[in-house]
Amino acid sequence: MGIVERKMRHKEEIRTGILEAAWHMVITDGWQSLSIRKIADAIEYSIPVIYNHFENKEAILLEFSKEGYQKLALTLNEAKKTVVSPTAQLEVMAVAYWDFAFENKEYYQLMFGLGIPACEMVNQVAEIKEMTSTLVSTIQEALVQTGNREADYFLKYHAYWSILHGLVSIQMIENSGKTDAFKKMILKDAINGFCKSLVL
Amino acid sequence: MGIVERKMRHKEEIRTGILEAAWHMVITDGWQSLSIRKIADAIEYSIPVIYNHFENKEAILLEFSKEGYQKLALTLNEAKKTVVSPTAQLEVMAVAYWDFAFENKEYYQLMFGLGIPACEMVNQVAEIKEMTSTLVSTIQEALVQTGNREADYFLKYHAYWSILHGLVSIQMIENSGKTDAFKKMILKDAINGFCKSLVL
DNA sequence: TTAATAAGTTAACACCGTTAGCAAATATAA
DNA sequence: TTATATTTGCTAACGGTGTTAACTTATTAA
Repeated sequence: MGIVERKMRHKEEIRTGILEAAWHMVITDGWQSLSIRKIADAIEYSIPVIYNHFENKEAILLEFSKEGYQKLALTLNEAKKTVVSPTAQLEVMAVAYWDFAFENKEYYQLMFGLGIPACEMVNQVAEIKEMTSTLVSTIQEALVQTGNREADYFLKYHAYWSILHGLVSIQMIENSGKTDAFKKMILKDAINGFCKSLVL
Repeated sequence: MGIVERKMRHKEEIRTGILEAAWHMVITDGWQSLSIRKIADAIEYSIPVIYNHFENKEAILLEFSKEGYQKLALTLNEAKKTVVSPTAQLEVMAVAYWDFAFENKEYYQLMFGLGIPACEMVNQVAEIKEMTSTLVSTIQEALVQTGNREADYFLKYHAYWSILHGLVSIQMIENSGKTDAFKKMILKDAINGFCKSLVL
């Protein structure tokens, strides 16, 4: 007599119902507008029912974040399989990573906290140009000095800034037990590699 | 008779009062907990007064974001002055950028939308390790293949991931008019440079 | 002194996450 | 089968949030 099974199945149905409703809201209106109340409305249950399945709103978001990391891991593994040489693997994995991010913006933004209001109006902020112009000019000077007239300065500027921002934000969210000195070694090494890529 | 001047001064006082109160709240409790009501309470004016100076809450955050970019621009410019060689400048600017980010976490998080709840619990997410292990192993294989036993794989893995994440997030928030093909060229070029740095 | 303008207030609207307390349906034990 | 216990779900509230309409009180100009 699968009574207990039926109950568990029912409970699971509600759980997936919550996640499906939540996800639908996330992809239509962005995860900023996700609300417990609207989920309750969508699944046609009262609000406290949701708290029987998830401790709080954050737990629901974390669920999607985990899903995102799993999907990304899968994507990277599949990309890796397509070639044998490790450096070639690093290349196809990079493209796969990139494609994943833009084909699953909602996941990626959730995983790394992008897509915040203050972050969306970055385009209209003139103050950014003041900063980037310093970067651009230095890159240009470096290219001139190293005699590399082949390289696209705009391309290199983006790479430079991205390396910096990437290192900082990964380090900020990761909070690993590494020392500051070690963290800075990562930075120095990466910049060193970048500067070498300017020379050729 | 500087009556109009006095009034303007008074108005300006309120405006800076709002910003000071807001900033105090940001650095003490994080910018997530910034609230119009609490600002009003702090400056001892009623709530609608704030809306005479800022269109909405977002506008206040944007103000700080702008400030952050200005401060960063200043920091980078000053760092640049300390050395003459462009590549050396790129190095000191990188360190300056890094230091700015960690000495002004509130600014940096505001500027790039980090510090979100879902992003803070990244450490406790086992699913991340599943992904990073793929990256780590490939890096290790690449180092073995290129015969580079000097390089620290952990260091290189961080650099690799950071380049990817940095490129993606800068691209996501920047939303420049560049074509997808051009954006991907930036990616390819950066990864190429990284792979070269593995060889030596 | 009176009319017009500016400054600042109260009070509400429409949301939000979260939880205490209660009712009804179900399952277990006598 | 009846009585007790437990799960399940509900209503209603608490304490927040951003934002705005409507009103009152100063201040200025005529």
